[in-house]
Amino acid sequence: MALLTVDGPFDLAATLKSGQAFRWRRLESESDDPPWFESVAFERLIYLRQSNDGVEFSTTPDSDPDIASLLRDYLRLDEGISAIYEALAFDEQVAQGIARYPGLRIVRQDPWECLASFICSANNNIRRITKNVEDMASELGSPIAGHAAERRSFPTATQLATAGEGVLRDLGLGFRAKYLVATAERVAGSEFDLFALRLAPYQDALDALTELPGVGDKIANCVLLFSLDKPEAFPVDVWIDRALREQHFSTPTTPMPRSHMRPWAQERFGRHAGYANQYLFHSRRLG
DNA sequence: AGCCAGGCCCTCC
DNA sequence: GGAGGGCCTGGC
Repeated sequence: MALLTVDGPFDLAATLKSGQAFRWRRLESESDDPPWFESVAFERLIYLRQSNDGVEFSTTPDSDPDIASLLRDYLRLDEGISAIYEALAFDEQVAQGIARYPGLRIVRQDPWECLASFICSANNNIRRITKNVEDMASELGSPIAGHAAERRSFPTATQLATAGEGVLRDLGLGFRAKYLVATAERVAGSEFDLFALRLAPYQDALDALTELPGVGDKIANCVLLFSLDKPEAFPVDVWIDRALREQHFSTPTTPMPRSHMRPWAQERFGRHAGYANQYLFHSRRLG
C-alpha cells in the first residue's frame, strides 16, 4: 500500500461515483475506516481509499513503479482546484454546489473507454450504463494478469468491433449496439486518432467526435471533459437543462432551447465551464 | 399501463 | 435550424 498526497479539497467518493466513470465499485468496509473503491485500469485491479493525508492505493499486479504517477494523473491531483473554485464563485448556484461537495474533481480517463461508455449513456440511466459497461468488459475484455477469474479490462476498440452488433445486442446494449460497433471500427482504424484529440483545440476535437456515429454534442462534450483535457467542455443533459432553466431562463416568453445553453455557459464560465457543469449536474441530480 | 432514463438520428417543414 | 417521433431495455 502507498499514499498519494493531495493538495486542496478532495472527495474520493464524490469524484468516483458522480457519473463520470462507470467502473468504480465501493467495497464493503469492515470497520469505521473509509471504504475502498475498486476498478480496472492500466491493465490492473486498482484500489483507492481516502485517508487523512490523501489517497491510499494498491494495485494488482503491482510491478509498475510508475503506477503512482498514473493514478495522480487519473485523479488530477496536481490540479489547482482552489483557484478554480475562486474563479467560479461569482455564480451563486455553482458556489452552493462547491460548498456542499468540496473536493469533487473531474477525472482524466482513458479516451476510448470514456467514449464507449458515454455512447451507452444515450437515453439510458446510470445504473444500467454501469451494467452495460461491466457486461462488455466481462464478455469482451482481457483478463488481468494473475487474476483470470476476476474483473477484466474494458475491451479495446478492436475487441468491440470484432464482437459485432449481434453480440452487443445480446448483452443488452439495445439500439446503441450499432453505434458502438461503427464507432469502434472508426477508432480501431488508422484514420481516426482519438488520443491525438488531447492536443487538438476544443472546437476541432468536438467536430471530430461528433462525426462518429452515436456521438452528438452532449456525449462529445462528456468525452472532451472527462478524458481529452478540454476543461471548457460543457455537456448539456436533462439535469443541466433543468438547472439552467430554473436559475436563468424561468420567466422569458421564449425559453432558451437546449442547443443555445452550451455556448451561453461557455461564455459565462470560460475555461472552467467543465467544473461549473459538474457542480450544477451533481447538485441538481442529488437534489 | 405508461413514462422516464445524463441522446442521437432521421424526416419533414 | 428546429420540431417531432422512433429507438432497446429495465425500473417504478
